[in-house]
Amino acid sequence: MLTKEKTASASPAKSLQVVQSEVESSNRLALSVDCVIFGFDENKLKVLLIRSDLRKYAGKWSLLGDLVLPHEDLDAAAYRVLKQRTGLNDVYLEQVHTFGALNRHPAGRVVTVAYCSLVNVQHHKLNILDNELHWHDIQSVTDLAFDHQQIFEMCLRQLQKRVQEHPLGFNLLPKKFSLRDLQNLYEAILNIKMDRRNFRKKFFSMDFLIDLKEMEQDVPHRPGKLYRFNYEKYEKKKKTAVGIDF
Amino acid sequence: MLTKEKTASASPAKSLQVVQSEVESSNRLALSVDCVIFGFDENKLKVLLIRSDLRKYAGKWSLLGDLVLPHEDLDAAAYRVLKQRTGLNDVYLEQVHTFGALNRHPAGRVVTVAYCSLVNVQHHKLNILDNELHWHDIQSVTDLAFDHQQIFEMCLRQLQKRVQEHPLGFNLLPKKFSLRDLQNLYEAILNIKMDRRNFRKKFFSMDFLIDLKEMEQDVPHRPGKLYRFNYEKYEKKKKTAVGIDF
DNA sequence: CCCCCATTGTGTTTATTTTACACATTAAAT
DNA sequence: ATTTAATGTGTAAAATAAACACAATGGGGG
Repeated sequence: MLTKEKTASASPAKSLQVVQSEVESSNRLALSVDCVIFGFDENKLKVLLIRSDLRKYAGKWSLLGDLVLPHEDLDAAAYRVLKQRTGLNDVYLEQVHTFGALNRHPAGRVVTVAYCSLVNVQHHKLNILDNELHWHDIQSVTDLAFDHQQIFEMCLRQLQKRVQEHPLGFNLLPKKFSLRDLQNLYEAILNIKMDRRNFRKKFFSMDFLIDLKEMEQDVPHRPGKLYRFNYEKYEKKKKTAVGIDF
Repeated sequence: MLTKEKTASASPAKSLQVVQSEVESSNRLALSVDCVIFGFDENKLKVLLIRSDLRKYAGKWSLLGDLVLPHEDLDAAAYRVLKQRTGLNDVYLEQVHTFGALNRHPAGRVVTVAYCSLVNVQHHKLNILDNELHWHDIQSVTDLAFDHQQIFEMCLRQLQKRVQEHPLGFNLLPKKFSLRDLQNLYEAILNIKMDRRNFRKKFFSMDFLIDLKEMEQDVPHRPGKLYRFNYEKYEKKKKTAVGIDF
């Protein structure tokens, strides 16, 4: 068993057969992780998808996932999938929800733990060698394989909520960014328009942006200042607010 | 396997042996649910715990859980545990997080899905027949068996957050309650004191409370009005607020 | 070199929400 | 009738959020 599952992780394209032998023959249970990997490029929120390797879902896109190895922590499995697919190490990763509907996988009982991940698209563009692995505009994501549409939507909603409570968004931006970049990011994630002046005021008043004394380059208009996020300062004074707000 | 797991669910006290045979012999994986069941009584927030049946954790308290059956949905398993232990059917139940540390269960690899549940203590007081099943003041909960302390704390934090965003608290109260009851509940969950007048104003302005035109009975002072929560009205105009707030 | 363009950078006013705070009212108990 | 321990109510001040307009900058084109 152990060997087979390791094989599965080494060559994900074969995972169906492994799952089948693992699960179907004996009412047994398999555990997987699926990562909803978000990126931000050309002012659009993107998600990384791979072509499904199951005949049942031929042509459909699916999330990046793999079986959890017998002696592997859940988070470690998610990090492994991420590393395999993007080459990235230090990425934001958060468990979101576990999906265990009986019929969610055609090969048998596979319970999957969904993770939401945020990566900087610039940092790993070169690692997407596989032709069947692509960034998709989130607006265009429909009809994914398995229950992945449901998983994707839950992770997106979670991201939308989280990004308003914690400064996660910076994980999607390059280290240096302009306030316009930041606003574009929020508008893309939340799918709304915001007032530029109030947005600015909001972020400056939080006092977590460090002015890098640099300017944007190669823009066909007045260049904006560049900033980086002050994680240290944020860590020191995290929110502890209480207030009822249905 | 199937038979053994069914046995486990019927007599939870034997679950260790089952898990052991299920997991230890063959690097196999077991999946369980654990419920953090909250109640509210005597103006204190309570959690329902059972004495651990494992020698390793002799004397310690643990959450209510069980293995997920082979053909059972995750939520269904959590509902089953709840029904078994409290006799209650229609209770608030929400998945919170999945815990899969390698060493979390002494018998082998047991991944557990944690659920948070809110019940009305009045409605099922009589079902706690088992002597080893008790409501504990949340302040006094320390050193639970397994990783249950960690699970409990995560569920409590989640409850504290959720209760400020959605009207979950009403699940912990009787159908008829006074505003003082409601405030006591919030103060117990959030572990803070609130201004009585502002609390009142807040809830009245939301306009989700229905005045029952009844008064408290048997209080040694001016009795307060009784209300019930208007779930229908709330459902119609749920929150869709956006706003950045680190 | 000058003008045009697109976008940045900035401040004020108004409305809304939150906080702080005090006194009259009620029913039960004595 | 008085005491007691709560309930019920309003207002002013402070903080936050929303709406809104114009000057400044650098690039591009003539």
